[in-house]
Amino acid sequence: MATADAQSIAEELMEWFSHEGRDLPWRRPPRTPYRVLVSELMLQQTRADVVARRFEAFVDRYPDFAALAQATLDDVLRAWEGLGYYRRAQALWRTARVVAARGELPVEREELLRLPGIGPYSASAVRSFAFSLPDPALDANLRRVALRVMGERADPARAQAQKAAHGLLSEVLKAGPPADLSDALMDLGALVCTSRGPRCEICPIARWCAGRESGEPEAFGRPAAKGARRELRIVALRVESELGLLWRPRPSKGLLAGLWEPPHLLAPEQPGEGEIDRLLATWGVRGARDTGERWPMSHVFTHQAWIGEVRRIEAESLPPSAPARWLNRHALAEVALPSAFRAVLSKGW
DNA sequence: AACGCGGGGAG
DNA sequence: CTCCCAGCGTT
Repeated sequence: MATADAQSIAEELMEWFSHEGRDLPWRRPPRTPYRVLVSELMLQQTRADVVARRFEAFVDRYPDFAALAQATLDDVLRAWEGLGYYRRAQALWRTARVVAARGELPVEREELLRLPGIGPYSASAVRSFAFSLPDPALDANLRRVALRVMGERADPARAQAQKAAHGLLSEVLKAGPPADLSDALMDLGALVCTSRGPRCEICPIARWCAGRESGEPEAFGRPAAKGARRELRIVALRVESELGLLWRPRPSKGLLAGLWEPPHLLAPEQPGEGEIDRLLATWGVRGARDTGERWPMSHVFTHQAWIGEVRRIEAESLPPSAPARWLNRHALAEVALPSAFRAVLSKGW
C-alpha cells in the first residue's frame, strides 16, 4: 500500500464517516479513558447495538474508576446482568481497583496488557480511542476490512493475517485522526463491509479493494467455517505377532482420552516410509515385515477428519516398549477401542 | 492453536 | 435453524 493510497483511504473514510457514522453513546464527549474502557469490555464479542442500550445506565451508576472500585463485585455483576460473559464484569471491576489505586489508566501497551480483561484488541482500543494513538484495534471489523482490501485469504484468526492487517491499518491511522479513523473503520465493517452480503456498491474505499475487484469479497476476512474441519492423513498399522495385535492406552486427557490406539501417523500430508520405520522403532517392534496388505480407513470428528489406510505388519513376539502391549482376541474385547480405529480389526479380527 | 465463556441479532 | 458479533484467559 503506497503512502498516497493510505492518505486517500483516510480522506474517503473521514468524508463517509461524517454523514454515515453511527451515533453511539460511548463516542459522545467526554470520551474519557474510563468510559472507553467500560465500553470496550462490554463490546467484547457483543454487538454495538446491544451494548448501546446498556452503556449509559452502567456509567451513570459507576461514573468513574473510583466509584466502580468501591462497589462490591456482586453489585457490578448485577449491573452487568443480561450482557453475558460475566467474567468481563469481574475483570473490569478488578481493573478499576488497580487503576483507582494507581491513579490513572496507563498509556503504554505493555502496561495495559497486564490489566485483567485487557488483551491485544482492548489495549489498542484504549490507545486509539482514548489517547488517539495510531494503534489499530484489530477487532473482527478491522480485520475483515483490511483483509478484503488486501485480497488476503488467510483466516483472520491467524497471526500472519493480523500482522498484515496491522501493517495496512497503521498506515491509514497515521494519515489522519486515529480515533475518528478507527470509528470510521468500525462502522464501515459493521454497516458496509459486512461479514455476509457486503455492500461494495456504496463503499467509500472500493477503488482500493482487491477483494471487491476479485468479484467475491465474501471470500476474504471471514473466520474459518465452523463446520470446515481440518483434514488429516492417517496411516494406522495392524502389527501382528503370535501374541496378538499391538496397542497402547492413550493419554488420560484430550481427544479419546484413556481409550486404546494402535501405532499410527497423523499429518496434513501422506507420511513417508522412513516415518513408518521410526514409528515401529518407537513402539519397540522387532523383526517388522510389511505384508503389503492395505485397506482404507476414515473417521470424522467434530473438529477434524482422518482419512487414510490400515497397513498389515508382521513382527516377532517380543515385548514392545511400555505402555504398549500385545493384545489377543480376549484382551481386545476387554479394553475400550475408539471406533476411529475399528478399521484396524477388520480383515480377520 | 483450540476451547469455553452468554446472549442476541440478522439472514 | 446457522452464523457471527468492537475478545480474553487458559491449556
